Amino acid sequence: MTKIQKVAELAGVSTATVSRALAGKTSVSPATRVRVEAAAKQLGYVVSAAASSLASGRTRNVGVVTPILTSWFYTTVLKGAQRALADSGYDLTLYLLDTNPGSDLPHASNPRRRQLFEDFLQRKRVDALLAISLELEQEELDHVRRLDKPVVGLGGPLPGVPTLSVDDRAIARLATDHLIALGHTQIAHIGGNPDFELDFHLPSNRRDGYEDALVAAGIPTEPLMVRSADFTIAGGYDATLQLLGDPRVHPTAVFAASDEMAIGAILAARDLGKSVPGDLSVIGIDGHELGGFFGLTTIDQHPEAQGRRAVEVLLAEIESGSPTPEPDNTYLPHDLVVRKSTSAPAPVVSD
Amino acid sequence: MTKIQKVAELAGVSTATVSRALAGKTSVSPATRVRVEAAAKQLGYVVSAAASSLASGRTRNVGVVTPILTSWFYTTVLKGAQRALADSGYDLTLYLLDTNPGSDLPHASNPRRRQLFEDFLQRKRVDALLAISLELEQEELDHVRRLDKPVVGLGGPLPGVPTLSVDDRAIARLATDHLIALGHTQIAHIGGNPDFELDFHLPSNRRDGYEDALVAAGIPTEPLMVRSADFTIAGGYDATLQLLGDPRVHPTAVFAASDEMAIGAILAARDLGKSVPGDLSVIGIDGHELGGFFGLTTIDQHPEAQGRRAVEVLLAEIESGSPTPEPDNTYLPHDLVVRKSTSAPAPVVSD
DNA sequence: TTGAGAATTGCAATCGATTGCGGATGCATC
DNA sequence: GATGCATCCGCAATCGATTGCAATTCTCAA
Repeated sequence: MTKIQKVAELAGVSTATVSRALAGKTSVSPATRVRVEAAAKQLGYVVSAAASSLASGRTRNVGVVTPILTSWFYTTVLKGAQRALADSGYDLTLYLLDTNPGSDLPHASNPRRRQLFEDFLQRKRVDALLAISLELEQEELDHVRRLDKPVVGLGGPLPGVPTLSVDDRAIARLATDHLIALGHTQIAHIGGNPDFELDFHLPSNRRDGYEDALVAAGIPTEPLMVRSADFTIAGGYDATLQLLGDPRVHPTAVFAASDEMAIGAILAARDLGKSVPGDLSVIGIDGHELGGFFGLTTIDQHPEAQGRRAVEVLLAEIESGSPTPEPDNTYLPHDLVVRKSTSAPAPVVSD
Repeated sequence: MTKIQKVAELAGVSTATVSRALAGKTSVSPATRVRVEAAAKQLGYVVSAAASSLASGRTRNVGVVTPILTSWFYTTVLKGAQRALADSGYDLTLYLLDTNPGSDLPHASNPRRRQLFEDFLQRKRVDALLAISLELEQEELDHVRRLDKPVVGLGGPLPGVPTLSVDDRAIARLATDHLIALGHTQIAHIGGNPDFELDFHLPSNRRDGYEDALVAAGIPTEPLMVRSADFTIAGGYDATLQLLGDPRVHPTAVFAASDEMAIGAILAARDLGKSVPGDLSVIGIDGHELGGFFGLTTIDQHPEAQGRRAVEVLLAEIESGSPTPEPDNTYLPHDLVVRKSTSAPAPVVSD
C-alpha cells in the first residue's frame, strides 16, 4: 500500500506537508498543494484511518445507536444520517440496542447493552454518538459521558445530552384538533403501552396531547377510547378490532400514534365492513412512505431530515470542539398532511 | 484515558504481556492472565482501536454495503449481520449504495459509489466486506479486489467473490409448483422489471423458475400474465390491478417475487371485491414479518439467518487468513410456509 | 538594500498498541 | 548437578499518520 512517505517523495516535500495539503489546511502554498494532490492521485494514495486516528485523535466515524431496525421510521432516520455522514466523509458505525420490552431486568444486566457501553464505545472508535429514541440508565449515561465526545439524542429524553425531537405533545394535539375540527367528538387513541415507556417517552406525550385537545374542546375523555399497541401494523389492527368491537364506545375517528398503527386501523375497519373515512376517520403520525398508498392523513415528522439534522449538529460540534452548542432540546418541524382517511363524521342516525 | 502502560504497571508486567493476556493468546501463564485482567478491569481499560489497528493491521470492523435500507428484507439481513458481528466483538460500518434505478449512467459516474470504492473502502477501516444484493462494475470490482480483504456477496452474483444466496430459481419453481399442485393453471407472476436487473439478478432467476414450473406441468406461458413491479407493496398493488383488470387474462393465482408485492396483491384483490384465496391465490417470497398478519403463504428465505451466516463466513475467513474457503456460491435454505392466501381455485363456471 | 512580519515547510516527537526475537525461568531426565 | 526443552515474559522496533515548534523563504514597506 502506498503510504504518505511515497507521496512526499514523489511531490518532493516532507510528509508533514503532504498531510497538511491533503487535510485541506491553510499554510500550504497553492502550488505545493496542487503538486501533492497530483502525486497522491497518481499513486492512488488514501490515508490509513488507523494511523490518522492514532495521531490526530479523530476517527471520522460516528456511532449510531438504535433500538429497532425493522421499522420504517428508524431505518429512514438511519438513512438520513448515513447520507449526511457520507457527504461529509464520515463513516457510520451501527449499534443495535435490543430493549427486550416487557423484561423487568435493568438494562445493566443486558449483556448486549453492557458490551456496547463498556466495551465498544470505549474503544475510541467514534468521534460522536447519535442515540435514536434511547433512554439510558444512570450507569449507561455515565459511560456515555465518560466518552467526552459529542452526543446527540434524537427523540428520546436524555438528561444532560442535547436532544432533537419533534414536539410530540403538540403533534398529537394537532392531529386530534384536526379530527375535532372535522366535527368528531368520539375520538379514540391508539398509542404505546406502559412497557414501551421504558425506552420511548413519546407514548405518554402523545397521549397527553390527545387529551389536551379533547379538554380544550370540552370533550370528555373516556379510558375505553384509549388502547395500547406496539406501533406495528399488526398491533394497530388488533387494537382497532378491540376498539370497534367494544359495545360501550362508538368512535367515529381514531388517532394512532404511528402511521403503521394507523394503517393497521384502516385494515381493521375494512375487515369489519366499515368504510374509511365514511364510518371511521383515521389519522397517524410519521409520514410513512405507504401513507400515500393508503390515502392516510398523517403528520409528517420528516424522519430522514431528522437523521440528517442530527448529524449536522453532531458534526458542527466535532468541528468546533465546543461542548454543547445546542440548547437542551430543539424541536423539529412537522407537517399535517391531509389525505383521504379523514373526513367529517357521518351524521348521527337517531332511532 | 487509561492506556496499556498503566495496566502493565499495576499488574507488574510489561505492556507486551498485557497485550497478549488481553488478546487471549497462549504463552501467558494463567496466574499472570488473571492479574492482568484484574488490573485492566480495575482501571476500566479498553484498548484503543486506532492503536491496535495500526499495530496489528486488524480493525475488528466489517463493512456492510446495502443498496436499500427501507425494505424489510434488507434491514432484517442487516440486523442478523450486526448481531452476529457484535457477538464476536466486531463493529459494523454501514454503507448505503444508491443505485438510482432507471438511470443509464454507469455507476462509475455516481459520485456516491466512487466515493465508497475509491475512498472509504481504501482507508483500511474494515477487515472484511459484506455486499448485499450488489452488482458491481468491473472497475468497482477491481477496487474491491485491491483491498485484499475477505469479501462475501449476499444474494447478488459477484464474479470472483464467494457468494451466499438462496436458489431463486428453485424457490420460484417451488412456489409455482405449490399453486399448480393446488390445481391452478392460470398463474400470473409479478416480478422485477428490467431496470432492476442492473443490480439484482434475482428477478430473472425467479421468472425462470416460474416458467420452469409451468413448462414442466405442460401449462403454456402467457406474457400478459407476467407483470413487473418494484418489490414494494404499492408496486405489487398496482401490478395486480393491471393484471386483474386486463380482460385478456384470467389468473386464479399470483406468484409474487417478494412478500411485499404479494401483500400489495392481496390488498388489490380485496379492493376489486375479489376474495383471497377464494377468487385469487397469492404466494410470495421472503418470510416477511407481516406474513402471518396477512395470512400470506410464502417461501421463507430466513433473511436474518442469511445476515448471520454471511458474517460467520467472513469471520472465519478473517480468523484463518485463508483466501477463499467457500466455493463460488453456497445455497442457503428456504422453507415453504403455507398459510391462508392459497387454496384450490374455484371451480370453473361454464356458461 | 534591508528588516519586519507573514507565509511555508521540515524535523522529530508522538499517538498507543502489537509482535518477532531472544533471554530467563521451570521442570524433567539422565 | 548438568543438560534439554518448554513455557513465559520483556525489549524495542514498528505500524503510518499528525502537529508543535523552529527554520526557512517570501513579501513589501521603508
